[in-house]
Amino acid sequence: MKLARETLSDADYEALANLRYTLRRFMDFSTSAAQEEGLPSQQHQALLAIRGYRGEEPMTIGVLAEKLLIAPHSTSELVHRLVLAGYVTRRSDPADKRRQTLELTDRADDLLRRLSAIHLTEVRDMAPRLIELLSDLQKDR
Amino acid sequence: MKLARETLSDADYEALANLRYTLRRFMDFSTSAAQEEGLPSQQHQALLAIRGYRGEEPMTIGVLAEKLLIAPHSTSELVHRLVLAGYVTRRSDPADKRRQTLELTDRADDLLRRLSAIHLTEVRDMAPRLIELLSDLQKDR
DNA sequence: TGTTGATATATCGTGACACGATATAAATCA
DNA sequence: TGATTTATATCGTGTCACGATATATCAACA
Repeated sequence: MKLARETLSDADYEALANLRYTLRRFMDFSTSAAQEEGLPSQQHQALLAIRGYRGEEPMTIGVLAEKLLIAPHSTSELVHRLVLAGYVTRRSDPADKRRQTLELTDRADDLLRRLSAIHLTEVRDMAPRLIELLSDLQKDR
Repeated sequence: MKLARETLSDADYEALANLRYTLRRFMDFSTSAAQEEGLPSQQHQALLAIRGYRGEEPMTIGVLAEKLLIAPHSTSELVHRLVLAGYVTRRSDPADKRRQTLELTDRADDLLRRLSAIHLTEVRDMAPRLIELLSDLQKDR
């Protein structure tokens, strides 16, 4: 079993704080970009999770909950908001009527394409800095 | 000026979704760890930002706001909760009485040491996977 | 020096979102 | 078939950030 050191250096705290700061800047960029399109950040992440999903099973509330790491009943509420906003269609799965299969609307697809394009650019911009921070944290000082 | 491609491949969406999923898992780990200590995640991040700060200026509400990427008045509320919980002391800066200088209490320092130790372990565990995802996204396909 | 504008922080009302507790319907199993 | 599990939904609650606004202090300058 791997033991955590008892003492942490100032540099350790600084490195962790810098990592968080970098992650926050990305999240802040992302949230702002989505807000400019009138889309709350969680709804954006839900759309991306649906669009980027490559599983065997159909995309359902339960699968989405796993991807978003939130409870199924919270996902149900989130999907409800997405359906109201016209971004997702929800249909009872004939193979298992308890399940609701989810699909993006054309409008959501357009919106997500725009957002994903600028996100790709931003990620590529941020990646080198983030990789360096992570590499530094790998070292045991 | 750099143009975003008009079309995005399924693989692009998948890569972005996977990146988000990895980041969410880290945030979920972090939030859970803090919650187990009875500390809301934002308060944890505030403590880390204060502890990891290496600036010339003293740590104040305004500086903390910059680090957390939230508005100063939101930071004021957050610090208020931290003071109530006994994690931070707030003092009027003699050099500029508008400013409030912030310091961690011993209790916060202990708590943050425990949390940071397990975070270091978790970051080191997550880093290789994250670096790979980021490297993949660097490629223009 | 007194006035004016900028800066730093605080307060209050509002909205998004996740959760716990609970409910219902459908599937599965004994 | 009855009991249990699974999938989703609903309702009330708490956290947290924000916009609008307020107050105190500092800075610039006529």
